[in-house]
Amino acid sequence: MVRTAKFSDDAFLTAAVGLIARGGPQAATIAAVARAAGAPSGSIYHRFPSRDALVARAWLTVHDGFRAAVLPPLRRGDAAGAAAALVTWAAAEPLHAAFLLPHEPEDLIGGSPPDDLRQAVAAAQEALDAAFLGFCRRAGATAEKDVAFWRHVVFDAPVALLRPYLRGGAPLPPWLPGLLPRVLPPLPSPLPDSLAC
Amino acid sequence: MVRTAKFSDDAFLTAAVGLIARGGPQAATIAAVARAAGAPSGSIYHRFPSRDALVARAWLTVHDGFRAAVLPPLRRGDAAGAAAALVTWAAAEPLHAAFLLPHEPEDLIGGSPPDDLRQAVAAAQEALDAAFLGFCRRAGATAEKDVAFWRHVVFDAPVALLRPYLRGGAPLPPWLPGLLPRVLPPLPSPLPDSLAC
DNA sequence: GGCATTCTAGAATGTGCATTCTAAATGCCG
DNA sequence: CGGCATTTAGAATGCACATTCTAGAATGCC
Repeated sequence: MVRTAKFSDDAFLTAAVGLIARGGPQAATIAAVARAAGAPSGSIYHRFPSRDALVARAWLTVHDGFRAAVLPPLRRGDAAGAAAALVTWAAAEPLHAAFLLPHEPEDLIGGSPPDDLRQAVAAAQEALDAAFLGFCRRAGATAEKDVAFWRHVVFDAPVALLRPYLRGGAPLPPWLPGLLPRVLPPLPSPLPDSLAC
Repeated sequence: MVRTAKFSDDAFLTAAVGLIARGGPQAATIAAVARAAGAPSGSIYHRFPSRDALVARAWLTVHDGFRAAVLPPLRRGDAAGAAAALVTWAAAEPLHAAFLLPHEPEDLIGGSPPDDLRQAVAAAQEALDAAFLGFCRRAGATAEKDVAFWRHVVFDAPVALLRPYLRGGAPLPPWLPGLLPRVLPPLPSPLPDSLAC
């Protein structure tokens, strides 16, 4: 190291997450990220090989936090707990939630991130999906239709509940977490511990 | 009229809907719409003043069909019926559903459609929202939280159920409509006819 | 202090796309 | 048949943005 960096990787990642949370994927232009971080646009390319790489790394960071919140209850076989954990995480990290939840990865990350990042994103998705499918298997849901039911309960219903309030990354209404149990269908009680993973 | 038109408005509107249904908002470039319709790109501008105007008119057309499906049960005070009608409409018109449901109008239509179209879009949204709020009032839901509950039941839960299958505009799995009652929370029975609108 | 290295700073380049422009073709009206 | 408004057809333009390039500045090591 010869010259100390004035801007950190994190400054750009945080700026990109905030811009996308507030303005959608196309709000994170290189110029906008640089402006938000107070840096010249060229500096970003000393840290990230491309815009796609920047956004992919931001996605990985945010998704890590999301997974850490949702995986434990899922592994315990507690679907309602996983749904609740998703909402709690979103309330605690509204910007992260507004970045991650309303967008498919392919809408955020363009066609050509570097191969290692593309694989890391796929691996992160598969890790979560594997845990979810493991839960389904232990819950006796094997038919496609039953897996779809649980996917809705654990992921899609909570995200749908949050969605109208995620735009802009504003704080969520305080009553929102309390609404989750009311919108979920009746569920069998959590699996016994013997089926935890 | 002196020369007969070889391409109709509808050809371009249909092409735009199909492209967005299959590839998202940014798939409907002027060149792509023209190619899909078999026309030169310039011809589009004899029909539509701008890309935003084209997409806005497509949105209005599709939204009309959507509203026609959902409004009657909503006016009858039948929330579960409205949710079911939404899913039935999506199954009957998968391309329209994949165009309309996963995207906010502002994600489809850029910043500057002509004023009349902007107002028409707002009016269409308000017509549906007014009917929905009327339903809420008659159902005794006045608190913001209660309105959010019904919005989830009528719109967000069905859309969330469809969402994973909408990408690409492929036909929906035949068992999907049957899953809707299983994912909705228990609801009070439909309002008596005396409260219909 | 001189120097290699890595950074900041922002201008230059190239690409993709919406929009506009020019030319040629078409078919109804008189 | 000939005039002409309207359309096809596609090339030219302009803009926004990702990426690259050039210049200069900072810092640790000798």
